[in-house]
Amino acid sequence: MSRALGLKKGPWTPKEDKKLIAYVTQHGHRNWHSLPSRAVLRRCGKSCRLRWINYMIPDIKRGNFSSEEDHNIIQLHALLGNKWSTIAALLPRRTDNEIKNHWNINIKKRLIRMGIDPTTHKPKSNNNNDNDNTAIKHVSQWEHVRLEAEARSTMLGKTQTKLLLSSSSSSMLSLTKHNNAMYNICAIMLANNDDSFSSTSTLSFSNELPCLTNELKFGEGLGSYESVSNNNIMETIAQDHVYVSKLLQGDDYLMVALDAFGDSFNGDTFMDFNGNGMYNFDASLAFFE
DNA sequence: AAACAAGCCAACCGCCGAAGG
DNA sequence: ACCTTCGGCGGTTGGCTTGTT
Repeated sequence: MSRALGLKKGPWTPKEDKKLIAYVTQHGHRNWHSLPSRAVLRRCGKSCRLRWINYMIPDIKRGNFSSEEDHNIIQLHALLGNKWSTIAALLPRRTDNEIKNHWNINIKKRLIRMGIDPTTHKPKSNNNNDNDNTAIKHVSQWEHVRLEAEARSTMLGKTQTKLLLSSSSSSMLSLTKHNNAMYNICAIMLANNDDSFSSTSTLSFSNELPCLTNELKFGEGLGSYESVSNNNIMETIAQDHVYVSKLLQGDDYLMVALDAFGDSFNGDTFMDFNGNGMYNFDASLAFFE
């Protein structure tokens, strides 16, 4: 189709970039399909969109990833799987394409070298039977969290309604994105409470989530979620950790949640593989100082 | 210096879901 | 209810760069 219309493919020239920037800056990009003809570009709308998103958006960050970014990507991938757009939304100024490339080229290989399965985020075993189902598992786990968050949102009414309910709509975010990630992870943990909220629902509810305000901050590297004001976060999480420890065996949701923080769970300790070698530490101490 | 391999990344492709007619 | 269009996503690839023999 594109060839039939004489549309250009391949790398963008500086001239084309200029045209695209000039047009989008002046008119916005409400309709990518019609943009090429309006901007006098021999490209398809998709190509223009991709070029804009990945390279033209102002303030976009290019170049090497920091070790902190690497670690955050690993944590988020453990939780979300190959949801690159969602991961990108949680990493300021990085694009999904760049994160995806970085994962495939660098992080994935590094994990493999370290004997970690990049898909499951667990030490590699000889049994590969689980691998086929892992991607599906990630999706269902995330979907479970999303539904859980939505249900909670409804349950909690108007006081806490703006959660990360959509993986792609950043406009819904009112809290910081990092806080939403944290919130969802808490939702995973609490979803495993035995107390049922509704007899007709497959979801289960505990009394309440940790107070989700801007007191939660995502800081530097592992164990960086911290409580910085007087609320029940630390207490709740500390309790959850004890509670979690009891539930861990065979509990996939918790494994994912814990993987997202500690990368791999082994008994009562977490093993970190953030590139500085492997070591053990206590989860509660590591996460919340 | 040349040939080949591996690494890397920008861009394309195909699919899916939402929106609108 | 069905069809079409469009935006968005994740997987994949083509080609350039860098490293190795």
